[in-house]
Formats: sequence, C-alpha cells, structure tokens
Amino acid sequence: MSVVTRFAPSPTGYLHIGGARTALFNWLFARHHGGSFLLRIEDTDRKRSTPEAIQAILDGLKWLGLEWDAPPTYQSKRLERHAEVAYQLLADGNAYRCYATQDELEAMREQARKEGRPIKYDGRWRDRDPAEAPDDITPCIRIRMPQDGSTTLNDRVQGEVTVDNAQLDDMVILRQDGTPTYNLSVVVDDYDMGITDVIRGDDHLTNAFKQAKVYALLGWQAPAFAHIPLIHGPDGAKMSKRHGAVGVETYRDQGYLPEAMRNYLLRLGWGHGDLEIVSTEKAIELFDLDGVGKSAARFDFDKLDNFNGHYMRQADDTRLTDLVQERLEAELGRELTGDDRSRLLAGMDGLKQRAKTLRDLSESAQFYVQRPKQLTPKADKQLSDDARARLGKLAERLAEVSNWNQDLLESETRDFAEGLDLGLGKVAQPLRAALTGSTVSPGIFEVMEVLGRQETLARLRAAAEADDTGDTGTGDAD
RNA sequence: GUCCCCAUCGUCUAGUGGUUUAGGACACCGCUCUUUCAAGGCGGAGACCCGGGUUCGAAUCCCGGUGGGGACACCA
Repeated sequence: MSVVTRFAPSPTGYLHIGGARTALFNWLFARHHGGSFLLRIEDTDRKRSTPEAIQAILDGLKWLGLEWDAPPTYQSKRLERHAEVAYQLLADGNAYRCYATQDELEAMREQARKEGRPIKYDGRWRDRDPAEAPDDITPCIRIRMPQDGSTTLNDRVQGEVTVDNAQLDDMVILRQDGTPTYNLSVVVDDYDMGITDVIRGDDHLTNAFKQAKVYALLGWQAPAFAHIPLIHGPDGAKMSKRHGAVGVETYRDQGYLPEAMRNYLLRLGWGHGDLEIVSTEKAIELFDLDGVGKSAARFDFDKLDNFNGHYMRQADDTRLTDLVQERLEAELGRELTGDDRSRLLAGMDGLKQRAKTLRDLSESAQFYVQRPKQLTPKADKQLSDDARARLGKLAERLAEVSNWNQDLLESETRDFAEGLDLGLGKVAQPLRAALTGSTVSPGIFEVMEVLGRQETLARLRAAAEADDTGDTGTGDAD
C-alpha cells in the first residue's frame, strides 16, 4: 500500500515552528516512500478559526517548499459525514446519549480532583435506561469505551506505550448541537482520506489511544502512529503560538532562507550519524522514523544562523539580489535603479560570504546603492586628517589607472602605501571607511571595482575634502 | 491530583554491552590565513542526572529516585 501522510493544523493562529517541523517530517516521509502528502484544515472550531490563519498556514507551507499533493480538505465541510458515523456508532450500541448538564460535569470533575481519581466522565448515562431521559435536555452522544484491561500502542517513535483503559474517557463524539468533536473527526477524516501514517506532535499521544478505540469500534484499520517530540522554547516549555507568536513568516522576515530552515528543522529531532548539512534531496533519500529521537529539543538561533549562512553562501547571486532588492527598496523607500541593481549583483558574491541572514546581507549591501549617510564610530576613527589627506592623494593616483579592475587597483594601492612606508592596512582601512562608511566590508578592491571609477573617486574626494569633525564628508555629491 | 513520555558537552546530536582516552555540529577560547569582517584550516575547554542491581564488562539492559515535558473539555 502506498504511503499517505497528512498535516492537519487547526487555523487558530499562524504556522508555528513545531507545526512546520511536523509538516516537514510528514512531507519527507511521504516523499521518501514515494507516497503522497495531504493537507487538512481542522477548522471545526468556528469561533477560533480564521481565514487569515488559514492563509498564513498555506503561505508558510509554500514558503517552506512543502507542496501538498491534493487540494486541502476542510474539516468543516465534512460535518455531516462525521455525524453519520456518530449515529452509526449509536445504532451499533457503541455510543449512547448523555443528558448530563454542564454543572453536573463540572461537579464531577471537581469531585474526582478532590478524591485523587482520574478526571473523567463517570459514565452515569452509559447504562441508564433511555426511558429515564429528561425531555427538557438535548443530549450529546458519548462513545462507549472499554473499562477494563489496557491498550498498547506500537508507536513508531515512542515504541510500545500502554495505558489502562480505566484512564480512557467516554468522550463526547457529537455535541448537543449535533457537531462532531475532534477525536471523532480525526478518525473519520484520516480513514476517508486513506491516511496510512499519522505523524504528529507528542502532545497527541494520549489522543492516539482514544482514536485507536474509535477505529476498533468502527471496525476500521487504524493507521500507524508516530508521535514526534515537541520543540521547546528557550524556557524549556512547549513552543506554541501561545508562547510568543513565532510564525514561520517571522523567520522569513528575519531573513532566513527556506532551505536553511528545512535543514535546521530536520536536524532538530532527527539525526543520521554525523550529518549536519543535508540537502532536501538527500533528506528525502535518508529520512526515516528510526532517526527521530524521543526527547524534546530546544530551538537554537545560533545554529539556525550558521545553517543560514551556509545556504546563503551557496545561493545563486541573482536570487539573493532579488531578495535584497526587495528589502532595500522597502528600507530606502525608493526603487532601485538599474545601476544599483547591477552593482548589487556584481558585489553579491563578496557580500554573501559575510552574512548570516538576508537582513545582514541587505544591511551590508546598502553602501552599494547609496553613499553612507553616517560613519560607524570605528570608521570615523580611521578617517583622521592625515588619513583623509592620504586618500586625496590616492584618489589622484587612481584616477590615472588605465583599467579599473581590482587587480590593478590593488597593485596601485600597494605601491602607494609602500611609497609612504606604510602597511597596506594603514591605507586600506581608511579607504574602506570612506567608501563604505564602515570598517567591515568585502575586499576593498572588489568594492572599488564594483563601485566603479567615478563613484569611487567621488567618495574618496569627498572624504579628502571633509575634515575630522565628524562630518561624514560623503554627503550627497550629486 | 491521575496517567503517559523523556534524560549524553551550554545547545542539537552520534553511540543500541566490550572497537570509547564517549565522536560530530553550533556557540565559546587560542593560533593560522589576511587590507577589515566573515568563511576556511589547526588546536583547546566542555557531557553519559543520581542510587541500586544484572553482567567478566554498562552511556548502552532492569528497578527506584530526582529533574523536565506532555495529556486529562460538548478546543483542536
């Protein structure tokens, strides 16, 4: 039988990092086995589900590159089928009507808590004669769970897990208003969708026992379960939308590449020997549930940064230029010119070697599209009066260069420094400060070449003419 | 409160009874390369939660403790 997995988020918030990883694992598992990966939106909680959240989840998955293989199933459109199954259970005697009121239920729970018993429905309508039913109360339907013995689940990640059936609740499957509840809907939908492998967060492990019973009562074959450990936040607690609203789009905005995110998420909870950098193709080839660990992992931005840096260095310059252009235009509040863009593209290779995120990248790229408005304190220090004077002389000399390329510029500059009996650094750093406004940049001769003869000389002359009073000397020259 | 799960460097992990002076990655600290910063190279510091067993031998198996996490709705 061909593998079918699904990702089934409830659209009550954005796609958070744990959900993203669950989706990734399901996707990888399906791809690895040549099966399909489906999406189901669990939007039956009408009060909390929003169209914005649905869109955010779809966008998040698309951004991550996790394409689903069929149009999404919307659970809210399947209510009738769920009810039908509930009535079937009722007809078969595997469910019953319950007339308990909310107040009664609350008192029941309170009592159980006090007596140290498991908090669950006490089954007061389980075997009661329907003739006793009060006619002023609309009943809900509860499933008849086994009371004795125990249930063992063979989870593909957690291994054998056993729970006493006494812990299992005669849960509501159809509410008073006739709508189904989660544990019924999931079973019916997974079954109807032909799901073979349910891979989801650890927090659903106890639900799996209830669901296993629903399958059994229905006489349906249950899928294989795999409950993966949750991702914890820095505080060590479950990372969820409630703990700080970290939707994947936030990571995108912070400048992470989807492939880096995928790789990082993969390594969070899954290992394969000493492998760290795993391309998506390789991940599809290698991924299996055996490699998934059993303990929760904490999210670590440093490592994500490291992966992101790796994938940025690897990334195509044109793609990065597109991404950076978008950001720069937003920051600068203007469209980039053709010249701006070709400088960015020409300088991208040098730039991307040094950045960890797209945010860093566009920040460090700024000087290619506009003269530095302000010097960093360290850069300002480089531009002493002496240094400025030297830059003026250097500018005169470079103006004579026959061919404006970095090799020639370098040898000219080295010559120049030697002539003054100075180390190259003594000239290069002020040069960097004047050209980029910073003490950190790609190789300075590369910068000169990308900037071009005219712009380089203009910036140098501006620096030479300014004094050491903190004036940037690089204001709008033209 | 009841039930379930987990436990190797700060973090992510490798390790499935001896091949281990416990390996790798990130972060950290040196050195190196060097026009700056990264990247790279080399080196360093850094962990098997505790206590009992089982065994000739335990990070690996068992039990207990401790710590952490999760689940206990007419939410999903």
